[in-house]
Amino acid sequence: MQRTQLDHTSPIPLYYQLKEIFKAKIDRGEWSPGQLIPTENDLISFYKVSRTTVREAVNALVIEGKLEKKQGKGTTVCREKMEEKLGRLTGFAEEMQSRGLVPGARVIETKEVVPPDVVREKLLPGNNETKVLYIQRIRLANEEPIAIERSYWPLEIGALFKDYDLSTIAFYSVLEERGIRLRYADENISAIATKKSDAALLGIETKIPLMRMERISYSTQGNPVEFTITDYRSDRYMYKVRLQR
Amino acid sequence: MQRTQLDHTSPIPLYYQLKEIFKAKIDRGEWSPGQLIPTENDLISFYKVSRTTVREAVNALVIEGKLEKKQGKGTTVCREKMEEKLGRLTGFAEEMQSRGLVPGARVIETKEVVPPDVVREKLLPGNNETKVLYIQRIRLANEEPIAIERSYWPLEIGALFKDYDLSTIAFYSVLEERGIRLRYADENISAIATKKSDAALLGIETKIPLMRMERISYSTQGNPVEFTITDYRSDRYMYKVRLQR
DNA sequence: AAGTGGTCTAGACCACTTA
DNA sequence: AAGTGGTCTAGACCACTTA
Repeated sequence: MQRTQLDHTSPIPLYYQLKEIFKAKIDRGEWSPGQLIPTENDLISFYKVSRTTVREAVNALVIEGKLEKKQGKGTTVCREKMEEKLGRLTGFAEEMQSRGLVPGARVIETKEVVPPDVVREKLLPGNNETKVLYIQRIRLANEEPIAIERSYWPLEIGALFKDYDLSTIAFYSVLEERGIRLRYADENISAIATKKSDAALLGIETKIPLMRMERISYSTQGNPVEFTITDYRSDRYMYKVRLQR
Repeated sequence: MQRTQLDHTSPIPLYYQLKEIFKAKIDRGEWSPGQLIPTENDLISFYKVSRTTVREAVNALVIEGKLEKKQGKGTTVCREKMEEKLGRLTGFAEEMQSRGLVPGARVIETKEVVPPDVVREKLLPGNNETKVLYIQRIRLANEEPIAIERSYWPLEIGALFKDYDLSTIAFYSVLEERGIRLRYADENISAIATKKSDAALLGIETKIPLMRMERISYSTQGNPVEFTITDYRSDRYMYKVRLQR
């Protein structure tokens, strides 16, 4: 086919032209998934280029995950790869909904407090004596207790919540409505033994440990927005994350 | 320096040896961030290798994000990106080193097994009766037991490990040496109660729960490479991750 | 034994940057 | 004009897979 030939007069590198030709063949299905593509020697003589050029084109597609090479066997077209859903920053409600569960909350306590040192350091770097808003809730999925959530918010952030029902509020949605957009959050995850009081709140036995998630969220301006400690029952909850190499 | 010279008799490719030498120079700060490294011609005459070999080594580090090339100007060491440190796919050894600890391992058991259904489904989708390599180790940080690691590998992957000491091996480095590059891993994290036998292996009391991390890693071709369950003592280990909104 | 991709050499001409 | 990395050639020997 004329249109799949190389243009030696073009300023576009030959290996790049070749790579695009190969990619088109894959997309059109001319080279189909699982099938062996022509050998390096075939490609060299057909396109009249050197081995280096063929290998540069093929290797670029290997890095893109479209081709797979096996020494001694040959090069095959990769079977389609699974979708990549990344570890996104979401709230409890959003997460439960994505798992097909109905999220809920039962409020235990709300008050302004002088935060523990470890919280103040992260949430109010610089400031010393300021109070913060403290909210303790039981988080529910399909009416069942799943976690104990203790969150700390700078007062100017907490003020945004005062017109909302804390048993149904989705904090992150309220923040976005008010123009505070989250950029990222750092999380520390560990396991802890279950205290009798927490076991009672969750309706479990103390022999079931808790998974503790500490989260500090930052706005797009780089300011800390929230410090939250959530203790999940390990018999009902698993934390999922995808890591990139 | 003698130890940074190439071994032409080794079965390890020259470009890979060169890449490791360059990486060490970057880590030691001999080549510092923002600084130009020697030109291709300098490297060719110093190491007595061809241009192809130098370029293969340098390009591998460009892909890893450690070096940056600019036509006409030269090649520089990338300035460190803070955000890349968290949420990256790393092995235990790499992670402990980044925390300033000396990683180690004590091998408990190695054998070929028919994997549990849950492992087979993930590691060998499609296949039914195949065996896999099973390795159980105690992971150490500064000689202290930190976790129990149980890993399953397809036999063709496991075969790559047979010339290595399992008490010092860094699996991911070996895979990369053999041309298997990891793209991402899915992890499930939960808390579990500590069994007496596991408490004994780790030298802790059963009242300290374990943090369980299940990891499935995938290669750039999209094939499952590893299924590993690691149970960490919760009094010595915390899992850190950064989430993006 | 034959065929595959993996590694490596020595050399050439080019585009881009800086002096 | 001189120096940098970018592209490309022709060839060699090797390790691995399959017949």
